[in-house]
Amino acid sequence: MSSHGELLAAKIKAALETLLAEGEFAGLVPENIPLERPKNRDHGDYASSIALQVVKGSGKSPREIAELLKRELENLEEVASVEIAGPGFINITLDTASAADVVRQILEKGSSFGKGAALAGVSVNLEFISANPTGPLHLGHTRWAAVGDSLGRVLSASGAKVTREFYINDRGNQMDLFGASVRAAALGESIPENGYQGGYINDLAQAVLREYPAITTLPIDEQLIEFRERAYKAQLADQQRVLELFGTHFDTWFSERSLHESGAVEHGLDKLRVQGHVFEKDDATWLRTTDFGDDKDRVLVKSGGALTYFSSDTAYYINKRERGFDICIYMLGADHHGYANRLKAIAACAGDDPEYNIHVLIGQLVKIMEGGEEVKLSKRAGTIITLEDLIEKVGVDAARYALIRYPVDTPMVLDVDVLKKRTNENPVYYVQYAHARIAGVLRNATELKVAGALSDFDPAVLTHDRESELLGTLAQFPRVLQGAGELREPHRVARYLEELAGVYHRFYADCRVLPMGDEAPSSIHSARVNLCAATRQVLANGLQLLGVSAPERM
RNA sequence: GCGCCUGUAGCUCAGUCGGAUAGAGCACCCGCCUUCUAAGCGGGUUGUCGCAGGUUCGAUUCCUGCCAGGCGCACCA
Repeated sequence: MSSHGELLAAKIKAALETLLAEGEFAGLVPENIPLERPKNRDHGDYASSIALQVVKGSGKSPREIAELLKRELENLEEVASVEIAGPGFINITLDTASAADVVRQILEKGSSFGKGAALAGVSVNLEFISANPTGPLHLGHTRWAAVGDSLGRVLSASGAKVTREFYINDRGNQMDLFGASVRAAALGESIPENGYQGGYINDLAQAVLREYPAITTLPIDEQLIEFRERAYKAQLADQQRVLELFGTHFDTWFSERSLHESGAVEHGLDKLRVQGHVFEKDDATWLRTTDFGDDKDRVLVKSGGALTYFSSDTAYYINKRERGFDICIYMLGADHHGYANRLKAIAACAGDDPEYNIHVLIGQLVKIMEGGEEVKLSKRAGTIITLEDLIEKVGVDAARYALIRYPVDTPMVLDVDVLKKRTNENPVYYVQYAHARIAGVLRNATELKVAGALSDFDPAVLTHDRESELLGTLAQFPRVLQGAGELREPHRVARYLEELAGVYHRFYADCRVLPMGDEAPSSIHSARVNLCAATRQVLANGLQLLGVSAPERM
């Protein structure tokens, strides 16, 4: 919450305690004082419904209590006026100069304005995408590529130490099938049953042949291994290349194989045994996840002695915790939502708090429209849309922004035709345009020699309705950012930026920033230039959190 | 059958801690560029917030049931 909000909430709380002590009324003071930025400008800069809440058993009416609080609040230097409305809402209007102080704060803090410390000292492991290295990243991965990256930025801005991690599923039958498919393509043989196909398999096959022409002379089992390993390496490198192109950087690429090779799986099993949730049945080894809300127990070691994929999951979680992560965030697609409970159960079985140490986000699926109809994805028919295709079609900024601006539990439709448009239908441009527009004004201000230094800033002259609206919106940024971090919802940042851009555009339409003609620059011009600079800074800070560029010109 | 998600304007969707007249874009109509970027701004029209109960001074928001749609319920990876 902004500093004014904190100040007012604290003041109300103190006033209530005083009134209670003086016996003005009976009751309890709530821990959190409700304080909101009213939607309606007539309701002031801040509004509180506190009087309606403490009224029960107090022996007074809400309006009477509001009246008592009003007297206290009016004494504050930062407060211009206090009105009581309706059943007992307290509407507070800030003093102009005080409201404009946010401009000074923004310009002094610069790119760090908005950041908080709610997660200071907390180490977070953010795992997302985690695709098989058996093909290009496709539409199903794009949502997390954007949202996961942005969430990482948002959590960092709340003070957390964030590690973005990509779990490479490089072990198991699928890898062998992948290798065999590439080999078959290289030799012109038919693809094995349920194997991988598509142009990229042929490309990989040709690449392997170029790299190692003698591969076909090896014994067949060695060939299969060589094809698998070389194709794996090439495909992984391709995923990494595309993600960097998309602006999504991972700190750790964690191989499932390495988990087995390092003995982490055995170690994980030992740890779970110690915790007492492992049992043997039907010649297999199980984890009793039903102790913690899963709908059935899960097999760790199959009756033949082979390890299940689930055993990797458990070992991986334990490994993460032993690497020092306090919170492990998993971002899964809706088609894997059944995993949420068992992942939480893993944490509980390992002796952790599933409400704190592990957090599973479920993202609903993304559909894509082009030419007015849904593009049906089918690997068999070869109509897979890759992340790279999407970037080529609409660009990184439009793609990232569109993917981030919706909450992940909403199924979303990406309309390629809309994302190519440069209109309000495509909000990324609306926000970026506001930034570019301000950048232009600031360039002109320098040319016209308008005093734009903070020392020339007189906050008291910003009295226009559009100005106070803009000031109020700017002041909300830290709170929005905090909420986005707490709720793991980066879309809130995008929605806020749209609102801020709208407020700025309206300000711009109504308030002339620079001197006209041969008019001499005055304090109002300086104040507005500073207001513009502050707005530009907040737009830039927000766009940075989304991984979207903030252009100087458009 | 069980579980998760969704249901808000004609369309696509916002709406954390319950608040005062439920918002935005698109679509439709009408205005605004001889001075700071019109990728913009203003005005007009649009709602049983899926349905029914409950809690509350107050419910789109919380609880229960129902209806509709999406997705899952492996000793697969």
